[in-house]
Amino acid sequence: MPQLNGGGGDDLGANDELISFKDEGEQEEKISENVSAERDLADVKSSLVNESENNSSSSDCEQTDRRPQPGAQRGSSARQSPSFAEAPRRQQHGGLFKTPPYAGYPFLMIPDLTNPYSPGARTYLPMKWPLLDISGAAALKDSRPTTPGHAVSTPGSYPSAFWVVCLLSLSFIKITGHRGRVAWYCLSNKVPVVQPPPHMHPLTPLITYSNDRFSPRAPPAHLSPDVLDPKTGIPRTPHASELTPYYPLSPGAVGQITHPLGWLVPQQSQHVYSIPAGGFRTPYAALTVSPSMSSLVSGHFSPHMTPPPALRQTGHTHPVLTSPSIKQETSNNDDGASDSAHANATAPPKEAELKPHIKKPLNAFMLYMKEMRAKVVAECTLKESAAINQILGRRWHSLSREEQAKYYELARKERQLHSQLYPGWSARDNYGKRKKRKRENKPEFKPEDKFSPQTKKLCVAYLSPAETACGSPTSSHCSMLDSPDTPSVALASPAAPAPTHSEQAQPLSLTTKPDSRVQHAHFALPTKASSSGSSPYSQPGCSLPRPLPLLTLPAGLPFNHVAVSSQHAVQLQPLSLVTKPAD
DNA sequence: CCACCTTTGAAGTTG
DNA sequence: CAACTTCAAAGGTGG
Repeated sequence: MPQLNGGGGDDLGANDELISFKDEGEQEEKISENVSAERDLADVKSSLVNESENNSSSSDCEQTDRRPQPGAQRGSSARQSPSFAEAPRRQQHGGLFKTPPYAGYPFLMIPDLTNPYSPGARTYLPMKWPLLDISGAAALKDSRPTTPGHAVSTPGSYPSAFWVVCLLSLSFIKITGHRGRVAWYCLSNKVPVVQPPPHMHPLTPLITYSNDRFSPRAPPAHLSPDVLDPKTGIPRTPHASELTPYYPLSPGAVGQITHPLGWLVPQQSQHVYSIPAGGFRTPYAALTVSPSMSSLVSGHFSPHMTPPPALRQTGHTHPVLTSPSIKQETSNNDDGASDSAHANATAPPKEAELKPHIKKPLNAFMLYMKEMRAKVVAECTLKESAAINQILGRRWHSLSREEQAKYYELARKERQLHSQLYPGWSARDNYGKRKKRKRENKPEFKPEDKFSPQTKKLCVAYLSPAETACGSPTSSHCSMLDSPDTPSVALASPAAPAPTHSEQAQPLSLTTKPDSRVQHAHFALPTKASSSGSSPYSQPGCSLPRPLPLLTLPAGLPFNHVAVSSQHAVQLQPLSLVTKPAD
């Protein structure tokens, strides 16, 4: 499998892929992000205050103009200063860390101290993510030793409250999962670390299942005492080669699908899919499960749940699809916890069964929001989601390409999984479920009104010196360029007033938010055909003067599947798209 | 109680 | 095929 740094195969990040159990990176990041958040907050507040009455003077352009200089991390940190987006990287470099080959699924490698054949600590313990271990979660939630039911305290058994405690002090939570898969959650940067085996099924990173997840069973082999480090007592995680090539997709192991983004989910998001049973709630975001997929787990605890009609009809035999834990959102159970408390809602369950509400898979930005919302909220007193979302939107644009790519990839996987889980589902099914009254007071501004309220969000100030120096507006704020899956979406986004071609041809320097999409249009020139809607990482635009990590990203993808390969292939020719003249 | 707000992206619908 | 619409999350706000 292609690897970024010639690591290749199991040699995942073999260079310096050690965990740095330190927080300095976090602190840096935190500081910078605090600054960023404060600035964002100030901007938003100011914006909110002024927006209604002053469309132009206090626009974000002005605001962003205020922040260019040193403190202008927000828009430009990813390129300009290592503070914001680079912080994690620096954190990693700060010690034993290494930038994961693929940011979305960073590899966390820790030296296998127990391996007698790797005295030089060049053998590393692969960790996987996202994997949830209920017991581990429970241990986090309640580290009291033994709750009858889970084997937290059972020696050599799953979890290891001990581990959790120990690792918590190291800013990492180890969550031991089924069959010894271990998930690490970094409390510092909230970046889960994962290392799927190179031969992993495309979906396996998203999947961890087992019917016996909670059943007291023999501990995973790697957690057996015999794999404990005799010196440290640290359970040794087997090398990738020791791990099951694929997650237990065997017929007998049909089980849960752990959401790939469980780590992204803030604690407060205990949605329909929240994991109901056995104290799966935990104060740690890493242990919560994204709504869209956590139901897969929750369903596990909801015996009454039945696979969606689509699944029942199609009779898929794929373990994922036959998983008993299928998300079953019902119209009457739409926003509540899926646990028993809401099980007996007032609405007739019959209807609910007939019309399960399957939510749309989250897109990249939604995933990002879920991850970052809590952070932003914590960093500021602002509670209003609208304002928070504005901040998040800006941050999203300020993300580096890699960062965004991470979310795009996660979103892609989520969609993929979603489509497999609900083959017959269509976004159309959800149309009308929300009686969203159409906005009537739609701002009537003309397309040429470049500084209308709607177009003021992003502007030149977002072009950091570094960006401008690039000579190409391919900077981070043209996030849609990074939309690997659907570059064309850039032209079809709701908030984007249909850009005219003339607009696209215009200089991009002063693009505002909707115009930023124009930028995409201009540079990416994405066409449905060229993007084919399924060419992740096609990187249509952005002929980056600076290194384009994303170009090599797929190579770093720990997933060895055709899709990725094809993506890679597509992605390797972004320039063709760029140079393609607009029709 | 529930739509609105606000964000981006994906997917659907419309012309 | 372009343009437009809807929905996904979130939670305070206001009708």
